[in-house]
Amino acid sequence: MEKIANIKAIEFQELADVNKLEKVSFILKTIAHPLRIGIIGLLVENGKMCVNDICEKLKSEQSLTSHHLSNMKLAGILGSERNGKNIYYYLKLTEVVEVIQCMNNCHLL
Amino acid sequence: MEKIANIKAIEFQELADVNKLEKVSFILKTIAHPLRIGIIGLLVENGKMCVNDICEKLKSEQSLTSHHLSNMKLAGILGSERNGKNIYYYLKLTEVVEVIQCMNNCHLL
DNA sequence: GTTTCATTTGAACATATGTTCATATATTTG
DNA sequence: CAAATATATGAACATATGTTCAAATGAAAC
Repeated sequence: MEKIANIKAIEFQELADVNKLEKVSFILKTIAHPLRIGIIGLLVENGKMCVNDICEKLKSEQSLTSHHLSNMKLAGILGSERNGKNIYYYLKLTEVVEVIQCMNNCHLL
Repeated sequence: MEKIANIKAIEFQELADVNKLEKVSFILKTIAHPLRIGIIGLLVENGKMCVNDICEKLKSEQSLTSHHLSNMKLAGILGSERNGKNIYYYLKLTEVVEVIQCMNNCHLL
């Protein structure tokens, strides 16, 4: 067996924790969109934000933003709670931040 | 500022190396498909493989497999070289393996 | 040079995802 | 309860992605 990409080509099953890969893949697949990255960023910074504020900050359309928010909520990445007229969204899936951190700490990339 | 996902909610720009995120996101978005994962796995194990062998191992249709291979090649993830009748594919983007490794080493997930 | 084998290619189709627009719902305010 | 505000929803459309099939290419064998 030869070397591939600076690591020995061991069995893939040993190399890859398929569970983790699928988790990360799902997360990144879901948030890999400029508007969604923007939303995640705001929520990481501010904890909770209502739709209107998100739209203003990102200069994004209300309806489109709402669609993206509910998609990410459906995917389990965001949560929401109503407070009066406003609905506040927040990061629910903690792994999202962990993936971001993990990528940053990764010395390989 | 409150704690989110066990880390302090610092500025997102500091938290996230956007370059890395985009790289990883691109890679995982591209390979996040059962057949493609299978192909990557085979190539990590074996270094180089021709289309026919890949199809046999994965019990996948020849044409479909070929489409996926050429897509991944277009994306820069795979490379190929002809040897007689056969065309051999191999992992070209080393970051693919690095992402996999990085995920595994990541103690957060 | 015709046949065979390995692979690619492209058209057609199916499905998923993103976007826009107009309308609906829920809450507060007067 | 009517008006205003905040947000969601659904239909229509656009675009991207995955799949299938039939036909085309390119190299080797006869």
